[in-house]
Amino acid sequence: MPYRPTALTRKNAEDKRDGFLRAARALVAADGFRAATVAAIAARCQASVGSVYSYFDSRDRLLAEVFRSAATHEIDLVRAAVSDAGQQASERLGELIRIFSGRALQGRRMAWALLFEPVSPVVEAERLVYRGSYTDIGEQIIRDGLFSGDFVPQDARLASSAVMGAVSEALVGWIRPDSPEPSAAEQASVTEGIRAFCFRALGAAYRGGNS
Amino acid sequence: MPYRPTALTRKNAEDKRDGFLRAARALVAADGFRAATVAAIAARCQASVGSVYSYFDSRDRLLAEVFRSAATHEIDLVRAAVSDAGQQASERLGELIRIFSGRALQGRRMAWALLFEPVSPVVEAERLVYRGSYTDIGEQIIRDGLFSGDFVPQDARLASSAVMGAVSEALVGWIRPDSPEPSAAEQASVTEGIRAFCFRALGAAYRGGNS
DNA sequence: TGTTGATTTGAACCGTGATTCACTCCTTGC
DNA sequence: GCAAGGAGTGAATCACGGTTCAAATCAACA
Repeated sequence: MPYRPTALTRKNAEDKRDGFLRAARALVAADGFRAATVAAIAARCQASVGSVYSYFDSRDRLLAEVFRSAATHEIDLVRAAVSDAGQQASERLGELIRIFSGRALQGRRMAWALLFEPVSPVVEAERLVYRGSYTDIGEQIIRDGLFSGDFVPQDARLASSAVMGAVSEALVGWIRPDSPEPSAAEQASVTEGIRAFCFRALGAAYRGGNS
Repeated sequence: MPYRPTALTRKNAEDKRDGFLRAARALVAADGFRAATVAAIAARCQASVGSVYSYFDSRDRLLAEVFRSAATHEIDLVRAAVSDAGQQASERLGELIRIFSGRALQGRRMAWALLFEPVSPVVEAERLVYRGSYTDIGEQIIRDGLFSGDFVPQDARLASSAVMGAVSEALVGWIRPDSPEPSAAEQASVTEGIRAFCFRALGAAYRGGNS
């Protein structure tokens, strides 16, 4: 019985798998999912096309995994920014909008890939849960705000959807691949503008710069 | 010189061309752009695949034309509903939201195709101007409302984008191809909910059922 | 070093649907 | 009737990337 399989070849294999994921992610961040062809991913790891298939069932699954990990990271950041239960609901929703918008305007390519780029149904399924997560977070905050009287009575789910839609649509013009990079002033202005819009919509007192 | 080209063969040709457009439109309305393959379009006219190409440069251009005509029709309806300059701005924006939302919830398949279905870049370009038209109409109404004091001071362009985003996102769950058909009550509820949301966002007085 | 099986390689293959084009069928004007 | 082109036909071709797989290579053990 030569070649005992289990060794630190395990570790090697995982590293390799991870390398493909990293490579794909870099390609997506640079030029979207479209650019992450199997050939390009392999090339970036100095590996062959075929070897990708010893670690992943299909390109779709690979990309879905890339999507999930990138999306999870974004969601975690937002969740962290929003988690301080001591804060007013309006404050927390303001943070949600700021972080979401700021991250998108910073990593524009990736934001576009996660939010808008046409993708295969398998990846689209991931996007659905990703968008759903944001809406869930918003919904919970709005529910809290409704309870505390920070917000005017309304359907929390609908309001959260509308907020996410308003934010996305306000941003899409700035993160579309062929759009010019917005200046810092423009970034601040769109973020604050959309925040004010949403605060009014929820019936929250809008107290200028923060809170 | 036999066969003088110009005759009422012109008329025939235009009818045929129109037939292809009609067929494509029907296919799109039933199952989206994806379903409007050249073969399907030709079959629906009892014509051959090749004949499509004597009337159109490419499938993309044909579909772009279908998109444009369907979109123009939608835009015209909204424009008409919104054109009464005597009305309050809030009233007019309410009509915009009602017509847009009502049309989408009625012709769900077509609305999904026009708003959300992944399409080729050539068709996507049409979608860009389509969405832009709605935002333009909204912007003008908001500008009027700003001038008359109906709305709270704000960036009209940003507000209009946000309104369109809020409406779209509130609707997408209901018009996605695999979603169940909403009841009349649900339709009314989502439409009114989103209208109330937008009215508050703009700082308009919300006077319940209408106006 | 030889043996065994895990791993890698990349050219060939495949599925899909748009596009082409050599051929046939018509219509018109003489 | 018949010549000259326009129009219609649909099987063959093309484009494109994902996927496969037989052969080559490599790592571990005796």
